Amino acid sequence: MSDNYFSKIAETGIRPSVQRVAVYTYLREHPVHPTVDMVYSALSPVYPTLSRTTIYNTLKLFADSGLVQVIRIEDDRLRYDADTSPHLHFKCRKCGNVFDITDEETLRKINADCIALLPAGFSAERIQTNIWGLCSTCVQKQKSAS
Amino acid sequence: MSDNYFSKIAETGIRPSVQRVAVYTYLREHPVHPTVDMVYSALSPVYPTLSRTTIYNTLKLFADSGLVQVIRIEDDRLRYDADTSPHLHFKCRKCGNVFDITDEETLRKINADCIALLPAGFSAERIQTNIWGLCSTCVQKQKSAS
DNA sequence: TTGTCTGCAAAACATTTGCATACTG
DNA sequence: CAGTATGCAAATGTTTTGCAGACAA
Repeated sequence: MSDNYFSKIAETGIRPSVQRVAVYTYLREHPVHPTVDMVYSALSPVYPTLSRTTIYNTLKLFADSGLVQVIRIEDDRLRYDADTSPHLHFKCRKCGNVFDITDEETLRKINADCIALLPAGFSAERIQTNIWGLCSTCVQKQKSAS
Repeated sequence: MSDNYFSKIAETGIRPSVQRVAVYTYLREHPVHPTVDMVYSALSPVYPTLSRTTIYNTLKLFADSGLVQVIRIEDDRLRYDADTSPHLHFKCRKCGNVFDITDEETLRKINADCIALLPAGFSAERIQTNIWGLCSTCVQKQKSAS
């Protein structure tokens, strides 16, 4: 498993150091779209010398190489996602969780529809859709409270 | 014109102070999706006592009331848009400009398609699509350079 | 006059940078 | 050995907060 990640990093042309494999593995195995700090808090006990700077360096490197995507769904910090297939994100304003909304076929079509709206000559490289609202659990809670 | 904005703010239940009208007017008349600092730099010469804090307060107030929308298209700062009709944003990675992509009918449909993908019980309140790439001008420049 | 709004100064964070040390091929 | 990666400490830049004075109903 981890070996897979090692190869995946190497294939991207990035030297798969212990730290980098650890970060990528964490992202893969905890698809909660973590922030830098969440990654650091999780890995720090396992790799006591690990520094936040390395997490920043690593995630930026991964993002620039297209290995992970940066999710801009918060007002004050970035989140990261190792799943780069077409999917959109939903953030519940009550519990704060970020959910993946996946339906690859439909989303490919939606993305194509969006890109079709661009003026002539524009070239799209990346597209991201975010939805904010209440998740079903929080909708339930709100109902039973009132 | 400015009077319109005064009423528009008042209708939202917000007291239309001089500063607030100035900020809203600026957003309306300069649809470049400015950052806090851009608004401050533009208005500061006209209202010498104006402070950044007030711009922050005002834009947050407006955003919470739905009078403006927050655009999360940069990595390190927020942008604001007084146009709340369905439209998406395109950021050119070379010149840095943010363009509006508008086609209200199509976009209403696209948004509906996205929301249809949400799991049962989820309730959507806000949706935002961003595209990154190169604008036609920068594509041209790149071509003629090579 | 009473509550709200403004704006200064300081604080709080997230992120970046400089640089010395530690790896790794 | 040479070049790259790591991580500490300090800097940067955006946004928030505390608070006192100004303003408006």
